[in-house]
Amino acid sequence: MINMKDLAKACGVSVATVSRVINADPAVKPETREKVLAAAKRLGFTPNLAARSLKLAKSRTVGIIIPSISNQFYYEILGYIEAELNKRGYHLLVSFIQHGVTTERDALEAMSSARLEALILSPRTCDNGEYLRMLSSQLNTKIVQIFTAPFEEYGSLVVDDFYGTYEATRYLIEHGHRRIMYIGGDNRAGGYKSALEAAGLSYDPSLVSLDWLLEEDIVAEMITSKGPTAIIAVARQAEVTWRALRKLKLSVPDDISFIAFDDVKWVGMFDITAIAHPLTEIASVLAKQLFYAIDNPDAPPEKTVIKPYLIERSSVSKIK
Amino acid sequence: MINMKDLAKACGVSVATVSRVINADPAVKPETREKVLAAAKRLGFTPNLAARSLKLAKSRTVGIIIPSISNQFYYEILGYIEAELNKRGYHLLVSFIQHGVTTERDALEAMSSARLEALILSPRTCDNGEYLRMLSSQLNTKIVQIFTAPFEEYGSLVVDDFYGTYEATRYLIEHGHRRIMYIGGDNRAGGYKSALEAAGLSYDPSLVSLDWLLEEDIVAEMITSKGPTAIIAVARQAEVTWRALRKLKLSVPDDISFIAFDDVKWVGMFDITAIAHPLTEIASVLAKQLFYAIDNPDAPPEKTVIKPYLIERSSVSKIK
DNA sequence: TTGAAAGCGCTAACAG
DNA sequence: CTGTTAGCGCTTTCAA
Repeated sequence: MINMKDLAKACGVSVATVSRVINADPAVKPETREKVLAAAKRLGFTPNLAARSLKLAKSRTVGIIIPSISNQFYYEILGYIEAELNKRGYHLLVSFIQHGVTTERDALEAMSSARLEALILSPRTCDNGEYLRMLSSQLNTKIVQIFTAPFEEYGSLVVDDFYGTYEATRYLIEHGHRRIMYIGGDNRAGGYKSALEAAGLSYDPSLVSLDWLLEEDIVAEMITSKGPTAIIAVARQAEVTWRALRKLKLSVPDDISFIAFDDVKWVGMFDITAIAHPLTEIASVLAKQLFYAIDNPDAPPEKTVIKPYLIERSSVSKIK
Repeated sequence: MINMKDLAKACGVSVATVSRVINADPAVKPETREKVLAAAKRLGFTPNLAARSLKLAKSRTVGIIIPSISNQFYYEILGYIEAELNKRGYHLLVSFIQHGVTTERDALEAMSSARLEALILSPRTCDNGEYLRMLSSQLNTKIVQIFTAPFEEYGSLVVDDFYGTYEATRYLIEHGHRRIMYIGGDNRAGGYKSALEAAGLSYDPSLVSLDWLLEEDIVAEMITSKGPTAIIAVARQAEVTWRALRKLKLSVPDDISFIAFDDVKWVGMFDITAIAHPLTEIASVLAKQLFYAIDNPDAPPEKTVIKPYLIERSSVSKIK
C-alpha cells in the first residue's frame, strides 16, 4: 500500500508537507496542495489509521457494546450513530454480549486494546465498574450509558420508563378501564401505580407480574383468573402476553385491550397501541452527547432523559 | 496508559520478553512468564492495537457494510460473527449504507483507512469494482460477498433463492393448491416457475408481480381479481401482502394460504409458514470462510451456496 | 511555506 | 532463554 513517503517522493515534497495537505493545514501553498491531492487521488492513497492512532494516541473510534436483549433498538440506533461518526471521520467498533458466549467483561476487554475515544453501553449492573474506571481514566475513553445507567459518574441517556407506563395507564383509564393488568419490569411499575393513584383507583398487586421469565401459560392463567379489561405488557413480556391472548382466543380490543411497551415491528403489524421510544431523537442526542464528551474532556458527564410517547392504534377499546 | 516498556521496567525484563509473554511465545521461562502476566494484570496492561497493527501491517479487524435493506438478517448474523471474531482476537468494524445519507462508496472509503483484513458486504451492483480491487490488491483485504454476489473474483456466500421459492411452491402444490400467486423479486421467480412445470401446471404471468415497490392496494386488487388460493410473498412484499389480506378481511389459511419468504419476527408471531434462512449456519460458514481467506491469502476465493428451508406453521390449508 | 527528525508502542530479526 | 535494536506510517516541533 502506498504511504506518505511514497506520495512525498512522487510529488517531490517532504512527508511533512504531505501530512499537512492530508490534514488540511492551511499553511500550505495552494499549488503544492493541489499537486499532492492530485497525486493522492491518482495513486489511491489512504492514510493509515493505525499509524495515526499511534502517533496521536487517539483512535477516532467509538465502541458500542450490544446486550443480547433489547436488540431492536440498538440496531436501529446503530445505523444512525454510525452515520454521525462517519461525518466526523470516526469509526464504529461493535461488540456483542451473547448469553452464554460472551460477557460484558469480554466485550470490554476486546474493546480496550482499540483505545476507544468513547464507549456506548448498557450496563446491567455495576459489576465491571473497576474496568470502566480504568477505561475512563487510563485510556480516556468517554463512557456513555444508554437505556440503563447504574453508574453515577458517567454520562447517560435513558428513557423515562416511569412516564411511559404512566401514560399507558392513564390512557387506559381515560378509556374507561378499571381492571388493568401490568406485566413488566419493576422499574416501570411505578408509573402504573402512580397513574392509578392519580385517578383515585386502588392498586391491586394480583394484577401485576414483575416476573421477567414469565411463561405463556402462566399469563393465560392470570388473565382468566383475574379478568382484566386491559393489559400493559413490556418488551419480551408483551410477546408472551400476546401469545397468551391468542391461545385464550381473546379478541383485541373487543374482549380485552392491550398496550405494548416498545414499539417493535410485530406490534405495528398487529396494529397494537404502543409506547414507543423516539429512536431518531435518541440516536441524535446520543451522537451529540458523544462528541461533546470527546471534544470537552473536562466537562462533567451529561445525563439526558428522553420521554417515550404513545402511538395510538386499534388495540384499545372504550368502556363506558 | 501503561505500555510494554513500563511493564518491562516493572518486571525487570526487556520489552522483547514482555512482547513474547503477551503473544504467548512458548520460548519464555515459565517463572518469567508468570511474573510478567501477574504484573500485566496488576497494572492493567492492554496491548495497543494501533501499534501492533502498524508493526504487523495487519489490523486484526474485519469490516462489515450493512445495506439499508435486509436489515433483519444482518443484525442476527452480526452478533454471531462478532463472537467468532472475538475468539480469535479480531475486531468488528461496522459501516452502514443509509439511503440518501451514506453510499456504499462512503462506507468503503471510511473502512479503507482501517486496513481491514477482511470485508463483508452485499454489493448491489459492480459499481465500486475498482475500489474493491484496490482494497483487495493493495491492502490485501479479503472480500466476502454475502447474499448478493455480483463479483466473480471474490468469495461469496449466498442463499439459494431459487430453491427456496421452488420449495414453497412445491409445498403449496402438494397441499392441493393450483392458483398460486407469487409476489417477489425476479431472482426467485425461477423456482416458482420451475415447481409449477415440475407439477405439470401452467405458468400464468398474471399471477405474478415482480414489482419491488408494490403497494397494499394494488396487491389487494390483484388478489380480488385473480382469486388465488395461495400466495408466496417475499421480504418486504410479504409485509405488504399481509396487510392487503387483512384489509380484504381474508382469513388465513381458511380463505387463502400464505407463505412468507424470510422468516422474520412478525411472520412467526402470526404463525405464518415461511422459507427461512439458516442464520446460524450462514454465520458459521461466513466465519469459517472469512478466516480461511485470511489464513490462506493465496487460496482461490470460496463460494458457498446455502439452502433455505421451509418452516411449517399454520398459514397453509390443504385443498382436496 | 517547507523539510528534517524524533518518537508514538509494538514485533521480530539477530546476537548473546 | 533474554536483550538490543530497527522500523512500521504518521504528526509535529524546530529550524530554515
